[in-house]
Amino acid sequence: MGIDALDGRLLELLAAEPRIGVLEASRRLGVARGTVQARLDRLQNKGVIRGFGPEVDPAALGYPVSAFATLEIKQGQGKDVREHLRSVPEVLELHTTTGHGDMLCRLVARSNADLQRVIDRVVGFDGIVRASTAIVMENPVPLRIVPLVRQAAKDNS
Amino acid sequence: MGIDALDGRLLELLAAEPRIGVLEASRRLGVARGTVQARLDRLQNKGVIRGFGPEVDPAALGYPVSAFATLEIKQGQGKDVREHLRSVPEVLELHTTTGHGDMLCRLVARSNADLQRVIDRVVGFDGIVRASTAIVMENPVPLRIVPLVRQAAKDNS
DNA sequence: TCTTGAGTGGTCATCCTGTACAGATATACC
DNA sequence: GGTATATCTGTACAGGATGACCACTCAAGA
Repeated sequence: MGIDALDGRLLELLAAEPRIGVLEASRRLGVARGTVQARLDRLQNKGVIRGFGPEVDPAALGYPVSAFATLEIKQGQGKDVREHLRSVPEVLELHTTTGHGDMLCRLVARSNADLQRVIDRVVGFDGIVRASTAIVMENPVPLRIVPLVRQAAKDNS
Repeated sequence: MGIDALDGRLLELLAAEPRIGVLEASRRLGVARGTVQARLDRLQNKGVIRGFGPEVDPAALGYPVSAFATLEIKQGQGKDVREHLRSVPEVLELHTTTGHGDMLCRLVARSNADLQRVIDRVVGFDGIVRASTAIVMENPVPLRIVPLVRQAAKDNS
């Protein structure tokens, strides 16, 4: 069900050097090319690998300010609020969480001043009772997956 | 400084179908192959595209439970806490935010019971004063970048 | 006007991809 | 032990993509 050691090494390798092809990967891992190909297909079919989309840096797009907003939603308004937030480009992701109709969303903005505009747009919607925003100052651990992959591979060995 | 309409369309195309090559992309966009190649190089050099690493789904690795933890840090312990959290595989990302020595981190776990173990490990560290955890129930807007790319391309046109 | 940067369309040799197949190996089950 | 299933290996092939060039055109700015 999970992944084995070879899957783990393959994922690590792809994370470190995404541009290498199947052939080069097979050389690095010391297995046949067909094996790498089969593993990759399987990992994608099982959903472990969602895809290889480009990782875009919002800062480089002109949105260097990042923030998290906790939203309190009026009962029964969840669906409308979701639609509303989906329509805001600066909302990069949205989660519903435990708590009294709470949601957590990640925002970006062009500047601190611009963040105010974004927040106004986000909370300027009827179903949102309250919002509290935390501006991101540092990102000591950027989104990562390799340590978890290592752990998962170890557990399944 | 930013990106133009062609960059935007290229990013959209890559996000939608990451596996297509430079040649196919040039066909879809109706430009010469060399143009796509040059744009891609430029986007990567400018840092707009960080890379093409595999997007791994923690749930498919056996970690279906996701949560956000807000941590309050003892003054002056920031560095140690960062190191501590970096050593926990289940910590997928970590941000320092505005607030009284606050941090926000994203966790995953194998189950709700396992989440307790992860939280214990996360907060079982001297520099952490308090922690409040919100378990993710739904993810109405998964991490996305296309709407922001569209916005950025429109602003620079 | 001159210069510069960018896009175009073309060519080249090299390399990689997807696919297929037969044989070897391993594992679990009866 | 015998057997079925799955996986890995090595190999082969045709088609296509890649990176690197080049000369030419075009538009914008100095």
